[in-house]
Amino acid sequence: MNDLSTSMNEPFSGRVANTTRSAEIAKVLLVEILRGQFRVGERLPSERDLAARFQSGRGAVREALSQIEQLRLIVINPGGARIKSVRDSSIAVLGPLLALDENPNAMLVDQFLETFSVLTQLSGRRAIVAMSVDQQHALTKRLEVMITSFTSSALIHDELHAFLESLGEISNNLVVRLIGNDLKTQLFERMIFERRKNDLDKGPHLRLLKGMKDGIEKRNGDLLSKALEEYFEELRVGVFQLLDSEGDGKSKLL
Amino acid sequence: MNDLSTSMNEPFSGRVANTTRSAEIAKVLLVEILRGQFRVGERLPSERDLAARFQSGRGAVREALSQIEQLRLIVINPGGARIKSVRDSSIAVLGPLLALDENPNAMLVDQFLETFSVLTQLSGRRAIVAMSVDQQHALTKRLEVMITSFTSSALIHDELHAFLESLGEISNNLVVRLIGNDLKTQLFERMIFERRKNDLDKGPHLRLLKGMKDGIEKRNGDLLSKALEEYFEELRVGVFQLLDSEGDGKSKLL
DNA sequence: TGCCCAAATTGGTCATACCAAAAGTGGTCC
DNA sequence: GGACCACTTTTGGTATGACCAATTTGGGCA
Repeated sequence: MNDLSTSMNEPFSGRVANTTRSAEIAKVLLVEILRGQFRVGERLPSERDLAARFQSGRGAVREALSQIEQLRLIVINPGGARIKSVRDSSIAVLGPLLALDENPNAMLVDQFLETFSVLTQLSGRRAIVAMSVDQQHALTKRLEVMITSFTSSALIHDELHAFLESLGEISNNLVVRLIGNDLKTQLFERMIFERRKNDLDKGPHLRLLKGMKDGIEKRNGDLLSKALEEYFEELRVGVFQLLDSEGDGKSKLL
Repeated sequence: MNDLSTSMNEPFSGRVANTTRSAEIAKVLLVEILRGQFRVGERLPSERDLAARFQSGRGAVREALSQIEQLRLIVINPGGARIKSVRDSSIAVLGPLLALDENPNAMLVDQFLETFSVLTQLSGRRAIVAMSVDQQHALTKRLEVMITSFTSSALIHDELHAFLESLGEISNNLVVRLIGNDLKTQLFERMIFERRKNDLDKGPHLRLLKGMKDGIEKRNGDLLSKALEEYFEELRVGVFQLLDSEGDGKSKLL
């Protein structure tokens, strides 16, 4: 249970870290905290001890702890840094939480998709009422192109993503956008979408595209929302089954 | 445009800072960035310059910049720290964003409430399907008590908040919970709810309580969601009118 | 004019030192 | 024996100074 933080200390390669020492330390400590190696309320080792353990300066350790504190996983005050409950922390821990095991927790991914679905629906509804007629036509056209020139599932995925981005842009809800930023950075750092690309066949995609086209043409938020909801629903089922079968029954509830 | 960071340097009072130097610096820089005093892509002053400006050590400045970088408002590289777009940052900037002016931006608060509404509805729906019969009875009873012993609007607000917390607890969606944590900490730091307490009369509250009771008794997620949606809708209207009239027409779009 | 190299700048990191607040320790008093 | 209090140690908060590596900058050369 000592340093050996990462495999960074390759003796031969002159490879530069490309990441700061504090980020490395924060990552290691973060994983240890999320794995529950400290009880809530327990004191973290002192900065000096941590510096000794990681063979680094106290400044680097302080920066690392400061970052973890921003996640609301610990509170630092004179006397020591104490562990807080993951349940009270920031959404920014979602990424590290998903990356704890080689296979991301199926239930957590499911909850993520469910939440993402709801926020996307909100974006869509707002976009419906906010879009200009020009935008309406442009969006419709894009959907038509996607529907007709429907080739591979992977290709459509990128276009679909871009389309949803456009909806978010039009909807103009900064709060949703910021939350979306967090969720995406949490997931894109780890790679979970890759395996998703090929999971769904054309059916759900086509239904989604047509449903969105219908909703946008009629300026009907309910239609658009419903199409998104059903798409994400199918996506969730597929992803959950995949992950749940991979995961060896460990449903590490938090 | 110099130091005078806060009014902390009161000459007489022996008042301790109660906050770290890095947090102060981060706060000042954060406000300057959010106010748009730096263009996107522009370089921030060097750590040494900032240390000189704030009359502090470089370590404190580094911690502050590290915190701001976690918000994804800047990127720090050898050569300098560069400004990024607020639109790509973290939800954690919402609080500072709302606190920029003495009166929080009406549109932003409205977007917040809209988002919060959607997430709360999701929590409610999940809770409906997840709750045990015991929980169902307990929740119903709590609502009945709140409905009958309905006194002041302010009092009911706290109980209502606790009730929604319970729903979130039962719904057991960690992602939503974490997002909720962020949203709450963003808003509770600043005080916006205070003025809200007295804005709504009994009508909306009663409708919400009865609607939730109906939905929970019948295990009908749609009913519960609808009650929440309508409540937040009325809340949004009231808050928006209040803030929009206070704000002197400055709809600082981001 | 455009390319290239050297100098200055900048972040990354460490070591050391000092202070104030908290935590831990032990003794005293009831 | 237990509660309270003063003292010592530990711990975070901060500043200074120094060195390295990478970037940026600016000037000189082709």
